[in-house]
Amino acid sequence: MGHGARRQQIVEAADDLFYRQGFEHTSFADIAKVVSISRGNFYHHFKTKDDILDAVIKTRLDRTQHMLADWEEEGATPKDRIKSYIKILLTNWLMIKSYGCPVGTLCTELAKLNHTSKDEANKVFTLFRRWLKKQFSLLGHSQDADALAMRVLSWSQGVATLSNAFNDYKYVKQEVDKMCDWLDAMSVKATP
Amino acid sequence: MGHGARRQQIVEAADDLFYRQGFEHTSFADIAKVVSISRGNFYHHFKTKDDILDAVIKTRLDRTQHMLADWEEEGATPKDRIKSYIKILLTNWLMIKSYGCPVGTLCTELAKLNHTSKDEANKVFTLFRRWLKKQFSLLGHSQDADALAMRVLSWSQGVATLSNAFNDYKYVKQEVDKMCDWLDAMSVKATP
DNA sequence: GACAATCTAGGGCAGTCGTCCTAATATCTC
DNA sequence: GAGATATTAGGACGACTGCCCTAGATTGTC
Repeated sequence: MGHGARRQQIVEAADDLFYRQGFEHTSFADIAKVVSISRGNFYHHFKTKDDILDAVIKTRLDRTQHMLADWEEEGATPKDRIKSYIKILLTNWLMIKSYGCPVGTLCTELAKLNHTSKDEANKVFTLFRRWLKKQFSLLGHSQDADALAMRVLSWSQGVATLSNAFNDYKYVKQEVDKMCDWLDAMSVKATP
Repeated sequence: MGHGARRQQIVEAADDLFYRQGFEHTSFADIAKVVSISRGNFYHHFKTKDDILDAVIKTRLDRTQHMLADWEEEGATPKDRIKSYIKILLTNWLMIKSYGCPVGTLCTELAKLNHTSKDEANKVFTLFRRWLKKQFSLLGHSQDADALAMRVLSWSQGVATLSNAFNDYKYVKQEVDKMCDWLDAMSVKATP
């Protein structure tokens, strides 16, 4: 096994399990089973469980940054880019309906645990927030760009939570359409 | 101690701790400390921890039903009543910013644990949903009353989640105002 | 005051948790 | 091939978990 490959393997398994089962409910034994190593072997790669969490958050931050950069490249207009974000609700529907939004649910859990890394986890939110703000600025809404970014974030968080509770795809689809319509109506105002 | 008073005392302590720390992170020892009884004494009141959870959910359902009935009585118009719901975000701001929405966070946690009682917990959402739907029907939006109820639910859930992450009262206040404005604008359309 | 029902404290149960140690194995470097 | 380094398995640790038992205290009823 190559340099740090096993470490990355552990982080990815932990990432998945933290999302699906929650951070606290996931034990070393759970991760070990997925990666097929012994429990006692963790200490060689990570000193504590919190270290694994930090590594997980770090990769999530990296992954998010890459995803946002990709959207920046792919989307022709800011509107298209914002829609890329909105549409995760549909692309990841199968996961979200069972486990909620990976960002929101981790932040909420760490907040309740009053965990040291909760601020670090919140940074994923901040990443989206800043990126959305930038897009809204480019759309001509520089004045209330941040408020609009928060609105989109909040909207998707709400839909994710209710989608998790009610397991209703049609509802999610409707909300995504509504968000896109709202976005379209807004950009018209900005470019008269 | 009167008939079932200790039991109710345990339920109330558990309710609070489940909210602030999460269900799984709360142990018998935690509850025992609050109620000032010994750990081993629980078995006399509840067979299992899940039984306590069920009792907690039950009282939450009851409390919610009473609250909705009160709003029904106090609010002169359906619009006022819906605003009663929206304004919990401000009344409970101090709790929400630290621990999120009690309904949403419990449902999310139980979903991740794939807990037997997760459907029961979701019923609290359903209670709000039906009540809001009724109010929107009375407002003259019987056709899309349920969709509007979901929208209000989702909106508040999103704001609660972000308020928990960013700890920003001004943002919550703004969103509450926007929701009220949105509500006012909507009811105008229904009563021309 | 006698008796039954209810409630209580304290501790033991087997299991799991995160952590840490040690000894053996694999891998790399020269 | 020798020696250093990296990785591994397995198990032990103390602490905690939910759960359960028992024996004593309290309360209520006649």
